[in-house]
Amino acid sequence: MQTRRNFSAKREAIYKAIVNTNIHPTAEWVYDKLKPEIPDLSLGTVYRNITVFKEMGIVKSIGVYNGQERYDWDMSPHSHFVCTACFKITDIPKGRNFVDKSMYDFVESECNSEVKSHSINFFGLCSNCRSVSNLTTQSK
Amino acid sequence: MQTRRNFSAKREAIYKAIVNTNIHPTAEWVYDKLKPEIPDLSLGTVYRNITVFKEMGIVKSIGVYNGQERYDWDMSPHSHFVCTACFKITDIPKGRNFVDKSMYDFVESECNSEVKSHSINFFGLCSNCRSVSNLTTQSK
DNA sequence: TAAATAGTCAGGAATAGTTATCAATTTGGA
DNA sequence: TCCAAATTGATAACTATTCCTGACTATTTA
Repeated sequence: MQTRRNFSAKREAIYKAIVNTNIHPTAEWVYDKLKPEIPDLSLGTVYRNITVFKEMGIVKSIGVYNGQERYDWDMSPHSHFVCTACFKITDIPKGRNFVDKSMYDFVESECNSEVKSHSINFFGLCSNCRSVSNLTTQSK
Repeated sequence: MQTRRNFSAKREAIYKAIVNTNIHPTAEWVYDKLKPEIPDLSLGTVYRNITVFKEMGIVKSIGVYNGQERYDWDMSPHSHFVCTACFKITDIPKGRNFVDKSMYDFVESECNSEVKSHSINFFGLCSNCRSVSNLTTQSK
């Protein structure tokens, strides 16, 4: 009988660290977070396990920002807001369909392709960075 | 009198290489393309000049795919289709507004942020990679 | 014209994020 | 218990990008 393979303790910890945050972390953030409680954790293990999660379809990449890949445990379709100053990434509440099936059809026919997914990102300043830029009065 | 500063020969060549293609090239592609005609060109020069173009607002980054940043000379808002097999990037013809101002308002109020731009990407297999995957009959 | 100065440019070294290698250890099943 | 497969830490390797430093070019001054 095919038994479900359990996660190793470290794999479990890495997965939980990702699931228990909504900051869309980097691999390094996960490493830094777990290192105190798991002193013999190595950064390579974090990268290796994130790759495993992606292959399993329980974690996805939402892009590279500021040189580091960001991950998301929420596999349901939703959009993100990316702050271009501090690179904080915020989920945009669902309930608004920016893109529907007819747009997939449009892209498929225009590009003669097979569309499987899409992503929508909004860029700008988060509330925090906005007030900072107000303080400094720099019209960047 | 403030005269318009001309591009250096190399800067000019780099810019022309980007403008004269619609493949949304990487820095390395530009380097490989120009190297035969400009033997003493260095890859660092390509990166540096692309940064200049971005600051001037005549070239933009459209994201990092397969570990390499992709650039676009077309500054007008439009979406892209990205092949997840060969990473070919195709412009999606304009004339379809996926996102309008009301959506910016929605995101701004939901995230308490200041939205300045957005990007929409569609992912899937391009016509070429689609036929390849048909041949191998792999239901990957 | 020549010297002094300032600004621009480019090659190559250095850096940072990520991946690959490998020996050692752990795990799960028979 | 035994074995094969999976997992791991340490570290080297790799690759995209940035930084450093010297060379070059234009400008100013006399």
